[in-house]
Amino acid sequence: MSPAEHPPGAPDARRPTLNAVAALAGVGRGTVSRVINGSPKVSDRSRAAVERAIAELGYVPNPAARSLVTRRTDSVALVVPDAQTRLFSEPYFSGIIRGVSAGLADAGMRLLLVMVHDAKEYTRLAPYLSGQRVDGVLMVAVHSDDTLPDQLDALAIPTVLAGRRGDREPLGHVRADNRGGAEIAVRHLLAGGRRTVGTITGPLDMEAARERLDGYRQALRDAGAPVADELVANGDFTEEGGREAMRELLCGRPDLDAVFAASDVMASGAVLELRAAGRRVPEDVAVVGFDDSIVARHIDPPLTSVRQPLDEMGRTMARLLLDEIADRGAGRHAVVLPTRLVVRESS
Amino acid sequence: MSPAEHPPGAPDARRPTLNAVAALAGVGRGTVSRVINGSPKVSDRSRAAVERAIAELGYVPNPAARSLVTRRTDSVALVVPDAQTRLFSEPYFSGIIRGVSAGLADAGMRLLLVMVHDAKEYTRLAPYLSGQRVDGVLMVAVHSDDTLPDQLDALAIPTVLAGRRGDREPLGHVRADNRGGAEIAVRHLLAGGRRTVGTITGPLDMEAARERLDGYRQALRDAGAPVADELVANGDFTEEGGREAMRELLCGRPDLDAVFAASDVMASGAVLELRAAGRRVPEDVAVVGFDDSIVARHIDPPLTSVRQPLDEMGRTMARLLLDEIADRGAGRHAVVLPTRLVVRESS
DNA sequence: AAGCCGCGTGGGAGCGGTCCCACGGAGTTC
DNA sequence: GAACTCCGTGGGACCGCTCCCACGCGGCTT
Repeated sequence: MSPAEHPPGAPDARRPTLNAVAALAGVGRGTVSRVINGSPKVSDRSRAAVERAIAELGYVPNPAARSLVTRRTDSVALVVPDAQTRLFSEPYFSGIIRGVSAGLADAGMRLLLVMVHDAKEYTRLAPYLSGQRVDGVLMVAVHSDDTLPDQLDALAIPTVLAGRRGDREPLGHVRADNRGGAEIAVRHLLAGGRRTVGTITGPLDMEAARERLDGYRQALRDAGAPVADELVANGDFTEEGGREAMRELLCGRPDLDAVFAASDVMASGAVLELRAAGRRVPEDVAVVGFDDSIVARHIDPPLTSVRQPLDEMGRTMARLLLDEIADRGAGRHAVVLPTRLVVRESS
Repeated sequence: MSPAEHPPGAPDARRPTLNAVAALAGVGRGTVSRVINGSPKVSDRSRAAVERAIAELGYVPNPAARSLVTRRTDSVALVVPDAQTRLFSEPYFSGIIRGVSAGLADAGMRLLLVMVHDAKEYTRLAPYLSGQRVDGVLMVAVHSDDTLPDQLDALAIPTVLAGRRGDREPLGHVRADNRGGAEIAVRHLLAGGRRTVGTITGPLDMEAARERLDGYRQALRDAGAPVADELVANGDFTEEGGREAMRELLCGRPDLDAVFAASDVMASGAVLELRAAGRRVPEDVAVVGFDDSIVARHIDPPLTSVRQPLDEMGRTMARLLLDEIADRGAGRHAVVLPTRLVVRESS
């Protein structure tokens, strides 16, 4: 079929180029390029000839050659702090990644996974990402004092965050309605006849944790219930932190009959502590978590929890980023997606 | 400092090229290239001048330009079947990814995350990956009848698998000592005085599931215990599958006093079923799982489980792949890493 | 003194695309 | 029928690197 154009034993059969396609189709390189990029300025005849040649040769464009001239790489980086990699095993990450991946794939974009292993590496991340020449960056688990997003912004790299750093977040970001979710959770507890509802917060240097605390307070205020300081204990999103916070709450308010924890993992620690203290869940103390993570279904009793639309959050992040890449400024929106309460046996 | 080389309002400040570095350092392009790539054939004088120029300009090589000529992309793809994305939320994936990421980062390689959303997409994956021109591919959760690895191999794309498809796997792969892990688990149960040990298998079209079953049988044989058919029930790595398998076991052998489940998730289903049947864990029936996943710590009672060295598995996969990329054939090894039993309260 | 070696070096020739300019021919318009 | 469109087209000029060839030059031999 094909003449011996290269030595028989050539180890790496050279792949067909745009030039080869043009020659086979009997057109110029420009025309082939137009067909590939869906330009309308091509006659039906030429288009058909080119498409046939592409199919015959099994031609696939070389991304490197393309990006050399277009100055785009058609790829975006997802930055995952490794310290939080525990989170990686939470449905939170996997759900978001899934949505992101789907959203990017639809647009023909590639996803580069960048895990950051230590703090020193983190400080070099902006130049690194800039060197990789990704078209954009997605970040998760951003702390309030994190300046990496600003550095990226200064380098003119489109950036979208999962969650915001504060209430004046300049960058595009997507978050769940943490406040609303917390409100629903607490209202649910109150509606179940609970009178003394405590809360275990997340680390308050994360906006999501603050929002959940705000929602808790709001729900109590709406119900005309007092918001006592000793009903609030700080956790750090870990199980042990949840246990300690629960101990603190029980100590301050032995009359507690419900707890809203800002994460399932902390809720699970709280349940352990309650049991150790001889309280039954949910008879004596009702517990509600946040995230609807895998542990929620598996702990005893199964945990009522607030669920976030993770897949949609990921897709929305992808969309915002693509918008921002296409048109600087177009993706700088704050998107809030609704949460929903999944009621199980712990409340 | 620098003269106005481009219009003041230029939106996208052009980045310095190798040419600019050469000019500033007063050397030729070739010399700069040699310095960057660590060639020894450069005088100390030149090297110092080039390094100074690079630092001054903040030069970073353009990966696209480089890979256009080297025909390498310095990136590898990690293929994750989305159907298994549930697994993604297991420590299994996150642990492996973490190791892979660390191993690749050390070698300056990038990690492309490719999630496959449906079966149709899966059939197009080989050409897609070939089109992306990744230097290699890592695959997880490979079924025995999966031909994608062979397709990649035929396309001369270095490929390394997590787990093998059968006992004659031609490709490089890394796996935990599933058989040994299962043996330890069952021996542990027997050592605890259990007499009638059943097992809940994974889907037997996966080699890992078969190996764990083999280990179970081996341990029983070694102890001189009979390996009865009604002591083996098939699950599918899901919780519901675990429940059903447990039901089947209890029905066939009401005298059962221990179960080894080939995954924690199935074990958790088994525990639920046991409780529903009025059996206490571990008093009446001891349970051991596999994976030491996040649910193992959180179910009630906390689950004894077999742990795999995930981080090391990931790192080893990266290493094999890098070897294979550097030297075709050099990464086609079968690496088996040891497992270890984490004893908790369920046994 | 003439020849040879080998080291460090400069720079031409690509790699495989996109962009854009110029050009031929068919279809208007006056 | 000349002038003017407009549309599809071909191909030159890059994009920023690496590869490799050829060259100059100092130090050895003979």
